[in-house]
Amino acid sequence: MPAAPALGHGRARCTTCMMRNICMAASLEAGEMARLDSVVQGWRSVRQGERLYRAGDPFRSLYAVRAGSFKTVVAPERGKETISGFYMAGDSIGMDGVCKETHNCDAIALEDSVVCVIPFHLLEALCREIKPLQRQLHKMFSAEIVRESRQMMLLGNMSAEQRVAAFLLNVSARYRERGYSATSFVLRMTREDIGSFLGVTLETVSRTLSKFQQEGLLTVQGKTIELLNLDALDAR
Amino acid sequence: MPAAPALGHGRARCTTCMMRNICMAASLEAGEMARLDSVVQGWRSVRQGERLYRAGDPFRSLYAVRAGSFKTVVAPERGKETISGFYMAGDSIGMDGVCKETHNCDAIALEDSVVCVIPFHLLEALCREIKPLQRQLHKMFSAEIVRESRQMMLLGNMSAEQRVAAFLLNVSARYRERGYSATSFVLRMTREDIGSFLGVTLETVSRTLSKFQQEGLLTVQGKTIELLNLDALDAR
DNA sequence: CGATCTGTTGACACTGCTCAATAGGAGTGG
DNA sequence: CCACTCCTATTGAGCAGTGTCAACAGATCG
Repeated sequence: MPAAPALGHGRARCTTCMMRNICMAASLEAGEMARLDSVVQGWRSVRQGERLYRAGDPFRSLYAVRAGSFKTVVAPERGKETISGFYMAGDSIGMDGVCKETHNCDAIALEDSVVCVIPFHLLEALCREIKPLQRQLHKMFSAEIVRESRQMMLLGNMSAEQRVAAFLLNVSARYRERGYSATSFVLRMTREDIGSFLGVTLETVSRTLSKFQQEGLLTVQGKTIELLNLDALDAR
Repeated sequence: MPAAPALGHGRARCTTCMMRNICMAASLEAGEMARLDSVVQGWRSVRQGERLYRAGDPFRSLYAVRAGSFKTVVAPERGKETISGFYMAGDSIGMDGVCKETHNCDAIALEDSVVCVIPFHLLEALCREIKPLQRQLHKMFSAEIVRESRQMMLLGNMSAEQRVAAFLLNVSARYRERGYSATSFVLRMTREDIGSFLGVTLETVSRTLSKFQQEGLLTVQGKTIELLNLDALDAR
């Protein structure tokens, strides 16, 4: 059956969402949050490996990750595709689509995931009424710019070891923000994904992790990581 | 004399500005453009080598480059500083400052330049009233995100030759957009700046330009470039 | 017109890529 | 539940593209 995208029709309930403090709803008062709720079209489930959207698709909505995680993949006309970001619950994706009203990358679920669908024209309308929401949206745009310029620094200047260390610390910090362990977690992406994101080969990622393990900075077992010495990683 | 920043006090006159079609005013009607004019605080001159703002400065305004050009420099706690972008007349800078209300990089004039100063809280207020302006601001944010993700692709995947070729073609296209020659121009930045932006050393930039010249793709004389074969450059 | 900054070119070293072989894990169907 | 397959990860060896260091030339600016 060529099913329509699975959309939840229950109300989004930002007010009870675990992610409300790091999501679009951050800094809104209860009444405002309810109005944001009302423009959220619903939820959409995306199975592992499925695409939430593809490069070239018309842009209509932003998506807030409610559960699960995604990677975004940019594919140039010629040349290899590259992973431009990893996103977990509480992050928003799709902002790259605004400027040409067309998505600029593929968003692929790294595990079975759920997103809130936020039609952009409704969000814009609401931002014209609710100043804190407008400010929050602008901050989210800006934060994405800053995140990317950090990544550019990483890609332009840092050694393979530094890149892997920075990546692990970044993942660690994001788990911590979300209330999970900062030192013990399971990576949802492959070595190839990590390598693509960091601008190195998957072999280099693997070797570097092994080396860090030998040096006692962490333990690796496949996708399971335990960080043993955050400071030493940071000193790379 | 510890002069206050040089602010022009004449009205900004978007309506007569050469850059109105690629700037924030793009897609506005005359009446709307006049209202944008009214929130532009004025002009500020920045001499070559001077900073428009520094990382850590409180964020208050966006800046539209009216004449001249800038580079933005990100300096991490540890490690080398990196050039994250080059901006010419018609481009806007400062959007990285919104998310933490603090500028995230230094913006340095590559030549004597003039910018329009646009206080952000006034711009936001106007965006709540003028839908096309709101949309344009969102597009500018998004375009910056897309530009950076292209740069990440370049830094992550491409060889030194490809990076230099892509850089030249990008500069070329931007001159063309602005009505200047796409094949003959003067670079305003040093080899070191280019290298930093492209994630290679200045020597590699220099060598690559020499190689392209030997192959008949272009001629170089210091900062003066003439592109002889855009297609061949693109084929790198 | 000297001092300093910027650009060019060469020689060499080293990081990280390529290619290759092997092992471990996850999912599938009998 | 096991056997099979496919995907992912690990590790090794050799090489190539860039970085590093150095010398010099050419611009630019006071």
